[in-house]
Amino acid sequence: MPEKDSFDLQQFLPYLLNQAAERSSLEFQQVYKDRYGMLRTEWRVLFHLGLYGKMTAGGIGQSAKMHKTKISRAVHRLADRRFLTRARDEADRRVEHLELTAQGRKAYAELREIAMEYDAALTAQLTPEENAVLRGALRKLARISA
Amino acid sequence: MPEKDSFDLQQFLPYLLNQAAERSSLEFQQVYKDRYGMLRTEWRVLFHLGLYGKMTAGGIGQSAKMHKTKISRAVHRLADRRFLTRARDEADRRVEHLELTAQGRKAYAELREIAMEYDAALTAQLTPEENAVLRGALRKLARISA
DNA sequence: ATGTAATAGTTGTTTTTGTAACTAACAAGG
DNA sequence: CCTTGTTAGTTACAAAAACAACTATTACAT
Repeated sequence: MPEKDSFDLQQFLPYLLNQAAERSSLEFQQVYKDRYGMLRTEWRVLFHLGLYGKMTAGGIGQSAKMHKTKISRAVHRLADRRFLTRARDEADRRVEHLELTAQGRKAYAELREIAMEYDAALTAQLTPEENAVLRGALRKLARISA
Repeated sequence: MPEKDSFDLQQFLPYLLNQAAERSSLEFQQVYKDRYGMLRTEWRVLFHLGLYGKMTAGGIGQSAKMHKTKISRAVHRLADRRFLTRARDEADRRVEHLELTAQGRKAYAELREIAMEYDAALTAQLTPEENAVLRGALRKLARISA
């Protein structure tokens, strides 16, 4: 494939980011998909609840930068499968507090283990310097504060 | 948001990659979407043809790691809008050679300009070291050779 | 009070994607 | 030649995502 002009697609950051993100997402997706028939939206909700405890749909949306309709549907599916419970806030009856059930926590614990192993496998492909710089740079680009 | 266990979602590489990729894709997408009503699959095809000249659908698929059905549909839409022409290979009548029209090349040139500016804006958010290491690491993770 | 706006979340409809099955053309062994 | 297998690309159908319009509730200014 001869290059014809000065632009290099393989160095174009959005393109590179997508290639890397797609590859790693797809590989990790196999786990929660095969194991629990879960979608990416669903594991994201599950992980937020598993990690931070009780949250509202809106809170998850802010943190995960997911649209509220995606969350609404993911919450529905997770509730159907008894992975979480929903409780209306009595002070403000618009908001719902979501919380994992025992079953949900079990799934989370299991997936978290696998996530950590998978992350370690990715990490192992890079040098320590690359790992540190990579994560920092990604956070800047994603504008994640903490 | 108090942390409850040792796992850190904000450091989990597939998650970080997705956040960064989504953000940058979305921003750049506005350009080709607003300007040409183009989808991401379409600009990828356009960029490949603009950059490498005549290619087949299969060749683009290999390089962009896109499924052939996505390419097939993107090529259709681009052909409908007269951005590219399709020519059967006479030696092997299964393959089609795709090539940008004048109009396609014009769109490519314009989008390439914007892509370079956008890449420069992203690059400016990072230190030179971060830029070098980031791109290298992403290529490793995406398993892009060259 | 009461009309207007804002917020939390849901639902409906349209696009886009994923998956699998398909057609057409070639290749290679008997 | 014919069967069997492979490859390029398309099409059909199902799953998921995007987008807009909606309900219910609260906030807030008159």
